[in-house]
Amino acid sequence: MPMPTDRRTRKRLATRRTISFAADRLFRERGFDNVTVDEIAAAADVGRMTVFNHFARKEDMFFDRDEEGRDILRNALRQRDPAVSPVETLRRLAHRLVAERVPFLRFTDASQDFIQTAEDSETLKARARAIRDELAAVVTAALAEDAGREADDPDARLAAGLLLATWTVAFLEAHRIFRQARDGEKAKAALLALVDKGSHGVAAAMAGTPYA
Amino acid sequence: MPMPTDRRTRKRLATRRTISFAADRLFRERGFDNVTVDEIAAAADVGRMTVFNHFARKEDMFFDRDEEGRDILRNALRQRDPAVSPVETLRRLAHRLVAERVPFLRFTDASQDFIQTAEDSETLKARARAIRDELAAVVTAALAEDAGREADDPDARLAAGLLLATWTVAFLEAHRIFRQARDGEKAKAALLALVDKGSHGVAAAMAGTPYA
DNA sequence: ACGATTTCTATACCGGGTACACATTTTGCG
DNA sequence: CGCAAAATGTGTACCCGGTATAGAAATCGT
Repeated sequence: MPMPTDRRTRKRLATRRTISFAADRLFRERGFDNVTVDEIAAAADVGRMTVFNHFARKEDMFFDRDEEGRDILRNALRQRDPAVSPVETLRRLAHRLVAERVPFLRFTDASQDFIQTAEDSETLKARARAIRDELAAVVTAALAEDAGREADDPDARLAAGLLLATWTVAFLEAHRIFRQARDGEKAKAALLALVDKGSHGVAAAMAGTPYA
Repeated sequence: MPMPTDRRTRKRLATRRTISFAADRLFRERGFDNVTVDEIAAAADVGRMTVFNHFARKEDMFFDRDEEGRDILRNALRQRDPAVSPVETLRRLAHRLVAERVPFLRFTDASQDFIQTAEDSETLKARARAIRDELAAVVTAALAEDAGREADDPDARLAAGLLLATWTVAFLEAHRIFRQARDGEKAKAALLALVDKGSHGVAAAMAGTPYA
């Protein structure tokens, strides 16, 4: 991430970070729904409109790096080994990401606090669902492109929907286990077991298509 | 649905219907997001607070009969033929519902207007996602109960998640086809083809569990 | 150094939703 | 019947997220 030479964008990024930090601190302290945008603005020492200038929705201050997920999935499919099917590529990606202890899959107390904060807010759960829908659209497009089919190919939609459902269930189950047992390895094992089960099912559903 | 003898509840249901009708008409005329609760109250000739007394959320005036879906799924699993697996039971349920031209699966211009209104509103799409989550929870619980496992059995969660994803993709794809081709039979065929594909995948994923 | 562009900010507003208080209606019961 | 209790309808006032707009201040290119 290169430091921009521009003073303007440098300052802009600075205030954005200030707002983001203030918001994160308040969210963790008191829960997402018990923090108002005015309080965040005050804590960051900026005007209320400045907050909305940087973040269209209040939830965007919480889910900040949601574009990374899109890029990871897209790139994994773009750069896949032609000998490995798309579904299998994504299954292996999940294993790799868990091994690399990527954010969200770290299973430490700190990262789980973050997830717990999200689970405790109806607003954030709604936003998480919307983000998953966007991810499904990305996967659909990437799969269709990979197979040289139309962007809205029904099979691609089904595969993407099944995969997202698998990852969601696996992720939440792993979180549940970690919260209860405080055992990161156990959580990861459960996550990967569910991903493998789901991937196997998706492959079966996609038999006869280019996606399996 | 027996007519309640109670005058109180009879009146209550009457005003509820009045509100619901007024809301539906306005939603169809101008789209969900272009109708305010005040306008609905005025159209139904009741106070604003009365509206919120009957419908906790504005979206609830649109998605009214969402409890029926829950009951249908629960009952289908409770009364299933022991010789037919849960997943196969639900696959056959889908076929039966389509054949019975149940609401939502009628594929007539009128019912598709309803769906289109929902598709055109970000608010309603969000609510639809939430309802699907609740349905997944119901299916999870019903599957687990059927198998005599704990209510939060991870396999049941995965099966429910995969099934809901399948139905959602199939439903939306059928809607898309109907909107484009105005051919109800073609839409139904596409829906059932995707349900069959998805169900086959779920069965594969659930191999070795009581759900397949 | 100056005009154009961008960022920040205040003010005013909209709309969904809640809290609360109060009137009215209905019901159950002595 | 008559009356207390419970439930329903409704007005008022408020909170909060989000938008529109217009102006002030900082930054940039030349």
